[in-house]
Amino acid sequence: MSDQLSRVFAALSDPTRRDMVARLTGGDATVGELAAPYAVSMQAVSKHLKVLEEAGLVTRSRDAQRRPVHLEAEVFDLMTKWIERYRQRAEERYQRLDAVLAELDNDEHNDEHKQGLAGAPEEGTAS
Amino acid sequence: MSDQLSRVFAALSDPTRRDMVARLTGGDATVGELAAPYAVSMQAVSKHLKVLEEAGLVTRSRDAQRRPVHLEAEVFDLMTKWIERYRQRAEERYQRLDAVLAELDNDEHNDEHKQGLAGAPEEGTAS
DNA sequence: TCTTTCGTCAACCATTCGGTTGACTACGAC
DNA sequence: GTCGTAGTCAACCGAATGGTTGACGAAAGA
Repeated sequence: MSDQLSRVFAALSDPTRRDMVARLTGGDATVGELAAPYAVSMQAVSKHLKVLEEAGLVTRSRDAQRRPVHLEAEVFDLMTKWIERYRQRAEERYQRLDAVLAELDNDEHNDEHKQGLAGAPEEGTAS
Repeated sequence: MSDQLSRVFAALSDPTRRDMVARLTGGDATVGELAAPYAVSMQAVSKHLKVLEEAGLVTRSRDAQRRPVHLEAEVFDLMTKWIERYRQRAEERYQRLDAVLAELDNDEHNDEHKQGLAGAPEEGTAS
């Protein structure tokens, strides 16, 4: 798994964890409160929380024997940035399609329409 | 895994697959072209593509014995919507924090500061 | 002190995942 | 027809995942 972006995506690939995150946008909650709606043991919920925590999506403090869970919304930015970067590129290319087609028409004598490995991929690896 | 949102997140939780998506923003590519930069077999790449395809992130056509891979950027919107929905809620709550604190001060006689199950979670389940 | 509540840790289990190798199909070229 | 190229399918393997149960720790209340 290694990098944070992978961990964040993986964490949100589980519906239960997504639901927890959703509910945490309404305010901090204890493990018991979070576990209540689901038909699974508290241990399972505890594991889910560990996954969310390791992805940096939540933090946990201490209140007597309670462990309140707090959502760290900033991590969303990591995903949003990644998504936006590549969506933009895809859309740009899509909008340039007519231009490309025209160019391809011109270049018909020159037969290398190489399109395969295009831009620099650059996996962000989080700054 | 079941729902599409889960499949999309899961698909992007792998660095290799994210890199493929990134490269596909530069234009369609064949399996061989996609496989080239990685130190894994073409079969492995084929599997990755199946995951991306089942998530709706790519589609594949037929060109003789070649199977060009095409990025479907619209699926990004699914994620973006989910993320934005809950980020907004989280930020709203954060900005309302002072108001909440004030209200909490007023409500001190009334001792139900219930915060646990707050808003309606509503797992989108893709329309 | 004893008990209850809230939560974690550890061990186990079935399933999924990312990778491999080997066999196979589909098409173009010779 | 035969060969080479592009790709998939199937079986297998080790590691990770999501769940369970059971035991334990830490703090509040009796």
